[in-house]
Amino acid sequence: MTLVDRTSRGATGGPASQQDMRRQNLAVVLGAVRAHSPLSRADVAGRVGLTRAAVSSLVDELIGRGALTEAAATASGRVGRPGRALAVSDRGPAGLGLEIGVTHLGACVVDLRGEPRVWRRVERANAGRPAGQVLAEAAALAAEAQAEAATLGLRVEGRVLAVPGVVPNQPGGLVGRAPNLGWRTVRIADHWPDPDTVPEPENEANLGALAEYWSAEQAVETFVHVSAETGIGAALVIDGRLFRGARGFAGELGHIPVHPDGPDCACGARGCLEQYAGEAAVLREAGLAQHDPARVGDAVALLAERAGAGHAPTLRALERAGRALGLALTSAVELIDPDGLVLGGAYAELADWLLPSVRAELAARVTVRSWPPEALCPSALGRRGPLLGAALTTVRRIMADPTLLPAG
Amino acid sequence: MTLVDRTSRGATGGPASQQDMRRQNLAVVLGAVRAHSPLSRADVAGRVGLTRAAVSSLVDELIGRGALTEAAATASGRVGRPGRALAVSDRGPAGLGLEIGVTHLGACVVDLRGEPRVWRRVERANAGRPAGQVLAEAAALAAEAQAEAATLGLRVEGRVLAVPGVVPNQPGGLVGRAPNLGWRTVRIADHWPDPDTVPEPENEANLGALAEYWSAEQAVETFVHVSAETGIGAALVIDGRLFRGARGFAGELGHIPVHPDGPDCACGARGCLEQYAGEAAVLREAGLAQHDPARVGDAVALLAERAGAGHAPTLRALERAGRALGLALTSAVELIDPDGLVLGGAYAELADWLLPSVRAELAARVTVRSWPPEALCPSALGRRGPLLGAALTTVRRIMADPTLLPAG
DNA sequence: GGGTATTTGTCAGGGCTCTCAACAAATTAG
DNA sequence: CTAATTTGTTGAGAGCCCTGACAAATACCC
Repeated sequence: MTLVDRTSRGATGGPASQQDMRRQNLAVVLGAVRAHSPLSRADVAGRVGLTRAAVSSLVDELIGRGALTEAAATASGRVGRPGRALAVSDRGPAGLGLEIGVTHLGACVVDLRGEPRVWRRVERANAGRPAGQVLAEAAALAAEAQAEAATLGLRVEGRVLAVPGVVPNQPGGLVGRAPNLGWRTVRIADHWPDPDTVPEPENEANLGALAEYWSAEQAVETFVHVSAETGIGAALVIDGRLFRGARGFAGELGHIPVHPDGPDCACGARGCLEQYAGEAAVLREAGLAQHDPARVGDAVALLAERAGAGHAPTLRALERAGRALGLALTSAVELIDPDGLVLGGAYAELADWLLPSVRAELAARVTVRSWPPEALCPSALGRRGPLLGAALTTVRRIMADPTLLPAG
Repeated sequence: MTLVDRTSRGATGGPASQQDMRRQNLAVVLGAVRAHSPLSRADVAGRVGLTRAAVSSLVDELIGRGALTEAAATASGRVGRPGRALAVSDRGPAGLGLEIGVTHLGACVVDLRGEPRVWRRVERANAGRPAGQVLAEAAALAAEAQAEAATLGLRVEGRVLAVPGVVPNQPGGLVGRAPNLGWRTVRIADHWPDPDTVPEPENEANLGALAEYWSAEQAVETFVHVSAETGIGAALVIDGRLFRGARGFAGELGHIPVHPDGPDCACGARGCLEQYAGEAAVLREAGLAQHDPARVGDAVALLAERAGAGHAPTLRALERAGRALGLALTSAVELIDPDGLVLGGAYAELADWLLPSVRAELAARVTVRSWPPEALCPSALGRRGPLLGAALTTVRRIMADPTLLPAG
């Protein structure tokens, strides 16, 4: 019940109040303007099915809260009094996103329209450093980003931190385990300099998937977003909401059995996807095994470089990984029947060499329904996804409940 | 947007009205009484967070619509005026369920409490018969059941028909394909004698899963319900709602690749689960291949009989099927992280021999999280699930929106 | 250029539904 | 039998949306 739709259960649970009604209608109006701006009050009314009077009241409130702005009158060319164009504000509430990666820190500020307005990224070797140090630097970067946003007229209304680790379902701002950073149950608030700006942590892969969903041209409501950072994980977006599973372990693609009698996996099972498409396995197969495990980003770049140069063992390794990935994704498609599959994280950068074999495997195995090859695509956002998703989380929340904003 | 929560999208779509608020609060009150009856108005108010005045008004309406009844005063023993006990009515609105199986027809009527009050099942060899004939007989059975329900004071408010076939996502009362019946795109309304009592078709496996969910003591909100009738299918219940997938093909467990290089499957792929745990495969492996494919029910009974008698090839075949099933379910658990796995349909009847190997496979392969063996269990309802689920669909709808009932 | 038609945004009145506060009814405790 | 307690109902009030009316602002037409 903390972040990104952990409030999904609410609907059937409690009673509805007039405030809930108002909240929803504010969100509906705001959403309509976001999706189809510029729109006049009358346009909104006609589109969402409220009266002009009601929309007027709702728009007034949204303007008061800084979510909407009134632009100049539009020269529509049509007969009748011209409507005053409404647009989602680009100068008021904003979301701050932070990211702690193995080799970098990131911060960004996104306005209510979803546009990134401030973007900072600094290289830092964070693996193994004390969490307090890393978080202090992240806080400094956050402060800089927020200050820069302020010069643009943006007011940060929420802060979310993308981390490459497990974030338990419970609230409390805990990061359970982040092996690549060497973290183990870190409570963000305990190390954050300013108690007023403590961000909420969230898993970076989940945020990457949500960013993809949130910034897509036409929203695909149900898709699987695969990313390989530490292990191989998949974020499941189902009907537009992140699905975490009953205990928060959904999307463990890496331990799907691909070849039941295959090599032993660290998890105790055999033939897991990770043994074929995990970073270590691909490096080994490509003959590049002796690699410093802390410098993850480099390994991917190295693979891409070798593959681009036509290095045969690397190409073979990636082709093999792609086939295994295709097998695991076949299971996902058969089970979930998603609208799309997105390759994110490291896979996005290796997509040129992975896609053919993944697609071939899917084409050969998914036969019950039609499975268009375009339904599998590399992430449009690439590495920027998690940070963008972190910032968009706040925006998304506000769009879903504009009363979170202080009344004007 | 027709049956069983095809209306899930609604929340974010349209604006909320006062009627929606009333609807939800009626549902909340009705749900509270259902879950904890007997409850007084004051109890309900305290439990759901509405005032006694509001609850009083809501209860009056629910009584007027026949959903609630007022029992005699309870001798509570506590000080103060005793509350009047409320209970979900057992004499008013009811749901009619129908089922067309390969070897039988079924009808039942369930009251608002969810209790089956009328239950009819007749043996009929339906495979290959004209759909019109079968549906005419089903209609007759439905009429009988409804008449019997009327003598109990029950008024049928909705009709749902469980069919062993594909039911497309669109409305219109179509059955796409039902191979075991030999049906191909049948429009129920075209063959139903009385246009006033045409039932809505729904896939029997989905209904079985919903019945399991709906009649469980403590509701498990996210689970996978496996059933093997024609092929091997899984119904996914996610956060209490049936998940159909983007195109309605979710849960195709039967074509998950279990052994990627295994035998060819009719679907065009290789090593699908169906080649190991499908009925035909198990019969073949058990040395019972020469079996009339139309008489499906008998095959399962035959297997159970042989296994019970200790027939070694049958036991081996079931053990092998269980291992393959465990492999496929490992993928499901890794991806979806459900709270439970339910073996329904034919698997429920063979659970004694399947469970050990399925559990062993899951225990060996699902290691990232804890996976309690009890989370895998045979269906509590067995063969009765689909019919019960068909009838409960109407009840469930009414519970979610009591204004569907005519006002008193 | 002026009148008319058309569309927009707002306002007042009314209905619905909840909350709050008060009260009669029904019971237990003493 | 009285006091205390709890229940269910009632009336006043607030919030929100809808209806209908109206001023404002534009295009069209003569």
